[in-house]
Amino acid sequence: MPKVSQEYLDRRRSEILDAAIVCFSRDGFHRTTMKDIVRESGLSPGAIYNYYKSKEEIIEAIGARRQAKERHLVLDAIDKGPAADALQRVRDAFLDELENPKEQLRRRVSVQLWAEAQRSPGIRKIVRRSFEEPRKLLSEVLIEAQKRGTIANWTDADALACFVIAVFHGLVLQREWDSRFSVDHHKALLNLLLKAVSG
Amino acid sequence: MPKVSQEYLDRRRSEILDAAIVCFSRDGFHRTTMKDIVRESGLSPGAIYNYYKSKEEIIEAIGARRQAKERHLVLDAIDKGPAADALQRVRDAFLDELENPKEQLRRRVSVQLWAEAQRSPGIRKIVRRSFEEPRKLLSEVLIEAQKRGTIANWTDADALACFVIAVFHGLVLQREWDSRFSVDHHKALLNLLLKAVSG
Amino acid sequence: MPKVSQEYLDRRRSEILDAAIVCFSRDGFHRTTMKDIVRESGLSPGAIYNYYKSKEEIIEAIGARRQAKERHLVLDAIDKGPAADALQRVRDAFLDELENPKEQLRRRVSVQLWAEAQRSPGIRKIVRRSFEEPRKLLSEVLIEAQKRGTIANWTDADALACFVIAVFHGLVLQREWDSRFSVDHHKALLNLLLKAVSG
Amino acid sequence: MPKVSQEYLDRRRSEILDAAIVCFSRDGFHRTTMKDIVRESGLSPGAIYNYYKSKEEIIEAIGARRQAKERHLVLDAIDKGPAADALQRVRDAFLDELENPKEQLRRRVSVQLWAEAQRSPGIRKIVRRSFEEPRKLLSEVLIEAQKRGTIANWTDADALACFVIAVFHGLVLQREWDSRFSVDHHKALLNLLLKAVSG
DNA sequence: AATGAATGAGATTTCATTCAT
DNA sequence: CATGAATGAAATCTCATTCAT
Repeated sequence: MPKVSQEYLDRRRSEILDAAIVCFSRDGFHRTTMKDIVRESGLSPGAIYNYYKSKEEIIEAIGARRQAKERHLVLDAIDKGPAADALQRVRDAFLDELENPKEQLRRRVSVQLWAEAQRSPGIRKIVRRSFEEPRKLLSEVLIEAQKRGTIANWTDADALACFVIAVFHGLVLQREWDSRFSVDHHKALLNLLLKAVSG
Repeated sequence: MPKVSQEYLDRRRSEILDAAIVCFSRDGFHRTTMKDIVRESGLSPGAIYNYYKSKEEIIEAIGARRQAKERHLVLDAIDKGPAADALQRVRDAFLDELENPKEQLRRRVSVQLWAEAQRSPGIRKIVRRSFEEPRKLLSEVLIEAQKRGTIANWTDADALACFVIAVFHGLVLQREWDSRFSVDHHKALLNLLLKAVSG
Repeated sequence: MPKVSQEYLDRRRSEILDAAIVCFSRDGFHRTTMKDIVRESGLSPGAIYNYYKSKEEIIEAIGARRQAKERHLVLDAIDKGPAADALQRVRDAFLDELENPKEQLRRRVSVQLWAEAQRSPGIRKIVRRSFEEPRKLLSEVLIEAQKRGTIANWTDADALACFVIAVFHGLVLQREWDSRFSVDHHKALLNLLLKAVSG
Repeated sequence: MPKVSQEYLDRRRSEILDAAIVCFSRDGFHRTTMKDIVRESGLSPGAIYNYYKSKEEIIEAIGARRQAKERHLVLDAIDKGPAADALQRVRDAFLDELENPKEQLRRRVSVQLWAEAQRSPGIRKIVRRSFEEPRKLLSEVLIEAQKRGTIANWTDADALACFVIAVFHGLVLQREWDSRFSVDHHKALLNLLLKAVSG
């Protein structure tokens, strides 16, 4: 019964998720078999089940890791510079990340999470949080902007936050369908909108 | 049973898709078994396989029907009134349809189609068309508007069309996650944007 | 209720068997579906079931037709010339028929009948008769020859008949495996044997 | 269960084939269901599919094992005694083996393999080899006999080999149709023929 | 007699998960 | 902790046959 370090365990867990993401992004959740994940990870079935007690749990863990990451992406972007430009930084953080090849795999899995959320309460909860957290953080940024007078008081901060996220999610899909799709136009149009709502 | 009319056959095909949509929107493609569709449709397995030769083909047929429907939604909206308001009518046609309960089932299935498109070339083709056709039609509407001077010439009509669709798709997701989600805010913000790009 | 002639009915029955033979020789009994026979015959499923009440019955009918044909082949060959050469004529009738392309289809089906005979009592009965009848006829020819002194009395006529048939069946198989396989060598060796048993 | 020996795996594979042969010889390939093989083998469906990836592969494996066995039967018979009697020993090896009850099961399956060879290229290849190998080995034996002067030079060694095999295959069928069928008559007639071709 | 849509039992195969070693 | 052979429920699809028209 070789007791190993927590770090070791965490690394293993993470490796399994990485392998799973490669498989899921290639074949989807349901076409991916545990055998595929076994092959991709180089572990044995038994080993994987020592870390996650079901395939569903792996999917949920991927969702949870993703949600944590997005939270940090927003928080980091907000904290990294002057409050006046926070919104731009968040926007850029997300859009720039879309160019990252590894992120593209993960985004593919995100689209699948949207579909799975419809039938799995566990996944739904996580997907919702992935939306609600950035929504709230963006909302706060916008309210700050209103306080500073950068954005008109008559705008609904929450609605605007949702709108920005909607554009982002729509963009994720369009890049799935056409990988050459440019992010710049959406960026420009978002700018236009922000100018339109600026005091 | 002897030879029946083409109309009869078409109706059967359509009934099968309706039954499948009910199942798919409830449990997802992969959790839905052919047995579920059999039960929901009231037909026998063999009967269903006389009309569609695999579950995959049913999914594709749903996607194709949907894509045809969206095309008509856009075309009808454009043709229904003065060219000057065509864009508003298209926007309203889509957003209003979102309130339709049956449409909500179909929208759930659409989200699944986005996920399936990643692994199935057949579905990918259909999903892409569902994006490309409205994109093109909207683009033409916008170019007309530019000719009339309603929209500034410096805007990129295609990019704007994509942007509007992105907002719509994002909105579809947000309504999945919170069914009380109001469409009005996005409508207002879209209006703002259109004003910002008007000449 | 259009009463038609017996001749019409017989022709239909025969057409169905012909279509079935084409299918069976191509795909085997079990890989051939009734749908295949329907397509090949140009009839409808219902029509076919008016003439044969099961797929099994079609197989049996093919076996029965075949057995009748082989009986006639032997009888005709025996009657066609002087008794002294009857054996040669039977031998040639069978071997020459092997060159007939249509016969080749039917021979393929015969091999399948041998396999089916193992599990179906009905088919077994027919396949046995296909062996027993020529065996008996050949035996009689040989006994005649013994009476005439052409063949030694110490030979076992029945055993020799069986031997000749065994060679023929083995040859059928070898032609299946190599279509260029020549019949002549076996013919020559059979001749040698007959000479060896001649008084 | 952890890693087991190769020997263990080979034994399992062999057990599955044994169970399959029992089923196939009783009901034929197509009337035998995987469930039957499961029951007969005492394994689970999944276990069987760990060893063979389809029913067809099981059939092919049976054919391959059989072909290997026949090859050894011939080789062993040839090597077991003086070259002068090699042909007799091969003949006896095959004919004696026909009395073995287990062999009778396998022979039934062989007849089915002949039928399956018609539609399955994989099986056809194996069946052909089952004919070609003994043919070649017998041929070589006969050529040796010609060199020694035991068999006349004017005979075609290959044709004679094929002839002997044809007799054997025909005999296999006749024993299927009448289990009391005696092998001795064919043996005697073969002897006669060999004498006839002896120098 | 003919049609062909419908039936539904049943076949093959898959795959998430377990547990003896 | 790791292994990987085994499990077996369940999924998709087939196809001989029927019968209302």
